[in-house]
Amino acid sequence: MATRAEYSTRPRERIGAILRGERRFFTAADVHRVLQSQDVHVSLSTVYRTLEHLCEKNEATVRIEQSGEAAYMHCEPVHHHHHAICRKCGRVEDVDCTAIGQFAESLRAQQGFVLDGHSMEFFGTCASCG
Amino acid sequence: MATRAEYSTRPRERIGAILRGERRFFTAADVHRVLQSQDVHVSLSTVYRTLEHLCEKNEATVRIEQSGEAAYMHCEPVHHHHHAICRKCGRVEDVDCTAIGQFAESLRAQQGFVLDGHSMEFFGTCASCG
DNA sequence: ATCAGTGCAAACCATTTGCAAATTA
DNA sequence: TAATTTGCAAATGGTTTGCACTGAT
Repeated sequence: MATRAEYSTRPRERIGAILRGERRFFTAADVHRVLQSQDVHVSLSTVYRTLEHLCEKNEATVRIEQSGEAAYMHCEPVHHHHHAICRKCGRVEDVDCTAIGQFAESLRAQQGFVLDGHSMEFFGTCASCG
Repeated sequence: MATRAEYSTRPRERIGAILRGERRFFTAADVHRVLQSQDVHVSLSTVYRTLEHLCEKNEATVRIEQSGEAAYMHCEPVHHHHHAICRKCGRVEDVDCTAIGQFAESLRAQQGFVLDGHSMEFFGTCASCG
């Protein structure tokens, strides 16, 4: 099976650097705005394609905001975890959920519901904003 | 403060009945499709406006799907809880989370993050689909 | 020389809105 | 009749796509 070649380009380097720069979620428009402020001209389409590309390479995660907009964050391929998002600065901290196993058990015992997936997000104020 | 009057109309009755009929999430298009299958002509705009209206009256909740589409479910104004969504039939069961208090405590102790909100969703197979 | 990546403009799609006509109270 | 609700069509806004061109290997 042919694995397609990967070109290293300016837009990709720039966008990757932006995501790696801050541990928070960026919408495509956010990224585009940052690029413009750096006088780097990259089309919005390319921003979308690059963000999607990063997700496929497991270098970013998506989150759908309440508005329906997609927001991307740089993300190392670590173990299963969740995010605590600071309402003030937007910074994201990882939270693990080792307790889910027990929870799944009681859910099945009590409601007969067999858990096979979950998504959780936490909001509040991070240590440096508190 | 003037509370505006509320008219009871055919579209509203029909849409309310559809939501109350099944404990699952419906997109506006879903509702519109059901209406059509019942030979009830209601415009998509009215469907959107009515769903929004139900949310304002706290008779429905919204959920943003992965695609970014909004989906609505009939929902009684109960205490804070979460949803367990069956991947097979889409039926939704309520799950409460009394353990969040302790969790918040440990999150603050360990990471200095002060929790003031969270969202969780669970996926799996419900008892009748199992 | 190839093939991947980009820009641009147009296409898409869910959702919203303006406004005149229809309905409810 | 006065106020609300609806339908329709047009506008929005985020995201995707077709295609010719640019750039990387």
